[in-house]
Amino acid sequence: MINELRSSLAAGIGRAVEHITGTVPELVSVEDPPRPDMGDLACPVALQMARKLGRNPRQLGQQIADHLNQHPIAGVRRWTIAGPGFLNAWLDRGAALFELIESVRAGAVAPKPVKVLVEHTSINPNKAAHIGHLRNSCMGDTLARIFRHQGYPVEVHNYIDDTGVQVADVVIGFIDLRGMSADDVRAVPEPFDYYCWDLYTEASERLAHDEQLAERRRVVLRALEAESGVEAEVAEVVVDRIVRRHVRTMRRLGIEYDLLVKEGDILALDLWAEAFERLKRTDSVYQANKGKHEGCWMLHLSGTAGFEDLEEADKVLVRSNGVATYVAKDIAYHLWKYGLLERTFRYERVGGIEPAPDGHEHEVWETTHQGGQEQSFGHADRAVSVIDVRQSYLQSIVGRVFYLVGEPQAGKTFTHFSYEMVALSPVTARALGIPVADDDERQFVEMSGRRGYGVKADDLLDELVRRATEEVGQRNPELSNSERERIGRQIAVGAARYFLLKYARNTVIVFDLEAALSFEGETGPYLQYAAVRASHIFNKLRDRIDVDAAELVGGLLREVEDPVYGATRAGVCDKLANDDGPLWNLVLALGRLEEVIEQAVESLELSLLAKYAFGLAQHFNRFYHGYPIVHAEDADDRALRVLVAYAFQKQLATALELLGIPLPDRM
RNA sequence: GCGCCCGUAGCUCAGCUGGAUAGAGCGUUAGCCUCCGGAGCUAAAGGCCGCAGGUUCGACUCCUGCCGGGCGCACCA
Repeated sequence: MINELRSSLAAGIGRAVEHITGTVPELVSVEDPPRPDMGDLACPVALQMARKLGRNPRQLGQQIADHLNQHPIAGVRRWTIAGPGFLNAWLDRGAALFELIESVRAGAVAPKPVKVLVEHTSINPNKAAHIGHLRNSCMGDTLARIFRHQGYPVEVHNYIDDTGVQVADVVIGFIDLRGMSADDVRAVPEPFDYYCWDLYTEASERLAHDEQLAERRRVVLRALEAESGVEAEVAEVVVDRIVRRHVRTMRRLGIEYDLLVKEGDILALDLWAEAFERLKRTDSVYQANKGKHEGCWMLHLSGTAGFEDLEEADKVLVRSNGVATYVAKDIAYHLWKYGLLERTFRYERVGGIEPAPDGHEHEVWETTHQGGQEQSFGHADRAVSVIDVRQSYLQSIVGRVFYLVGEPQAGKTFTHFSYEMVALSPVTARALGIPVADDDERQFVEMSGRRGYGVKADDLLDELVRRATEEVGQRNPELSNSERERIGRQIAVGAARYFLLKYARNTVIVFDLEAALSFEGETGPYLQYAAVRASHIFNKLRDRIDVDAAELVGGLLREVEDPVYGATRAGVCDKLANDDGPLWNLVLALGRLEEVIEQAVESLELSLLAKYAFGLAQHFNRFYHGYPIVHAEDADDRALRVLVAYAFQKQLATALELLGIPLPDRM
C-alpha cells in the first residue's frame, strides 16, 4: 500500500515543484518521518531545491504545501511544512485503511517467467551441522520463500562436496584409526553425524602431527575421485548417512531442498571435462611449465578487473597430479546451473529421510551417475549462492568465468549472497568446554569443525524444544503431552529462525546460548505470541458476542448501509481519523509489508523483514493494551479495531511464513 | 604487505539512496492482572556514534589519515 502511495506522492510533488519553480527536481524521495507527530510521510525536496535555486527552503516548502493543499493528491488529506523545510503529508486515513484491507485480501501474485535457483546449506558431509550452518540454511530458505512469494519459480539446491578433504579425513578416521569396514560404518548407531563430529576432530588432530597419515590422505583423496577401494565405499556410506542427517535437521526447521548436487557426479559425468574444454577455448587457461605451479592448469586472472591487487591472482584449476580443485568443479556446476553445458546429471529420489514432525514430506532428489533418470533441473535465469563471506574470493572467480566464456547474462544474474560467520561468545565457549584463557581479550571464539568447537544445530533445537514444551505445559496444563510438544516445537523453530535472521548479514553473530534460548523481548516467540493473541480475539468475538470477523470485514468493504453488527464505513473512518496514536501507527506500519519484502530481497538484507515483523508485533501489542475489541462499547470503534486486528493477522502471517516461523494456534 | 568487513547505551544489535530531538532488545529501577492470556504493557536511568581532519545549509551516514578488532589472499574447501 505505502509503496504505491510513495510513488504517486513523489510524482505529484514533482509536478508541484515544477509548477512553482519551473524546474523539475532530480529526485523526490518520500520518506518516513522520524516521529509520528510529524506526519505520515515526509519529503525533503524543498531543502534540496532551495539550495539549487538560492531560495529560502522554509518559504519554498510553504509554497509547495499551499499548492498541494489547493490541488490535492489522492490519498493525502493535508500538507504541512516543518523544521528546516520538510514537507509533511497527512494521509486520508480511512482511504488508507480500506486500501490496506483490500490489498491484504488480494490473492497471489502472477507467476513470473524467471527461474531462480537458490543454493544454500552446502555443508561438508562429514559431521553434524552446527549453528553457523544453520544461519546459512535459514537465510537461504527465507530467500527462496521470498522469491516464491513474488511469483518466481524457485529451485533449491544443496551442494554436497563428497570428494573433498574433509570427507577423506573422516574416512581415514574410520579405516585407519578405528579399523572399521564399510559394513561397520553402516552399523554405527545414530546419531551418526554426532559420531563423525568427534571422529573428525580426532582424525584432524592425528593428521596434523602424523606425516604418514597425511600422506595417506592424498591416497584416499585420489581413491574417492576414482571411486576405488574400500575408501570410496566408506566415503559413500559416510556421505549418504551424513547428508540424510543434515536434511533431517533442516527439515525440523521447515527447510527443504529440491536437489542435492554431488560434486563426484560433476566429475563422473564429465561436466568438469566439458567445462574445462570450454575454458581452454578461451585464452584464460594455461598449463604452467615452471615455478611453483609447474604442471598445473591455471585460470588467468592477474591484472584483470577486480583481481589486479593480488600478487598471484592466477588460480589452480587442475593440480599437477591431474585432480581438479574445488573451484574447478564449482565452475562446472555453475555453468550447468544456467544450462550452459551439453552434459547433465542423472537423478534419483532421496530415500530414508524421516518426514517432518508435522508429517509434511517434500520430494528431495539427488544427482547420480549410475542409473537414475532424467529430470528438468537447472536451466536457471538467475542463480543465488548462499555462502559465507570467507569464500568471497572464490565466488568472485566463479562470477568472472561467466564473462570469460562469453556468458555476460549469466554473469550479471549470478549472485553470491555473502554473510558473516557465527562465532561463540566467550561465556558460551567456556560452557562447551572450549578452552578460553581468562586474560583472553577476544570478543568471540570462532567455531571450528576441525577442532570440534561449536554448538550443534540439533542440540540447540533439542534444548529449545525442551524449554518451550515445558513452558507451554505450565501455561496450558489441560493440554496433552503430545500437544505440548507439538507447540513446543513450533516455538523452538520460531526462536531459532528469528535469532539467526535478525542480524544484518555482514554482522558476525556472537552466539550466546542464553540469548538464543530466550523467548522474551526481540525473539521469535514474541512474534508468535502477538499472532496468537490476534487469533484469540477472533475466537472470542465469535464465541462471546457472535461477531464473525470475515463477515464484518466483507460488509464494511461493500459499504453496507445497515450492517449486521451496527457499524458503518463512515463511522469507522471517523473513528480512525480521530485516533491519537497506537492504532493509526499500526495501520501505517501494516501498509509497508510489500515494500519491506522488496527491499529485503533487493538488498539481500533479510534482517529488514525480521526487524519489520518484530516492529509490527510491537505496534500490535501497544494497540492490544490500549484498545479493547471484544469489550468495545461503540460499534464503530469495535469494527475499526476488528479491521485493524484482521489486517495485522494477515500481514504478520505473511511475514512469519517468509521467515519460516510457524504460527501456533495457541501457546 | 594487499583486499574486504566491523568499532553506536553496561551487554547484544538497528539506524533506509546524507536530513528534523540517534532507536530496539537484554540487564537495572519503579509501576500495571475485578478488564480480549503478563512469553505482555507503561515509565525512568543509561550516548564526545573509536580518534582527528575534510566535503556540505546539514554527517552515525560520504572522503582522507590514524587507533583497535575480524576475515580473506593454498596444488583445503
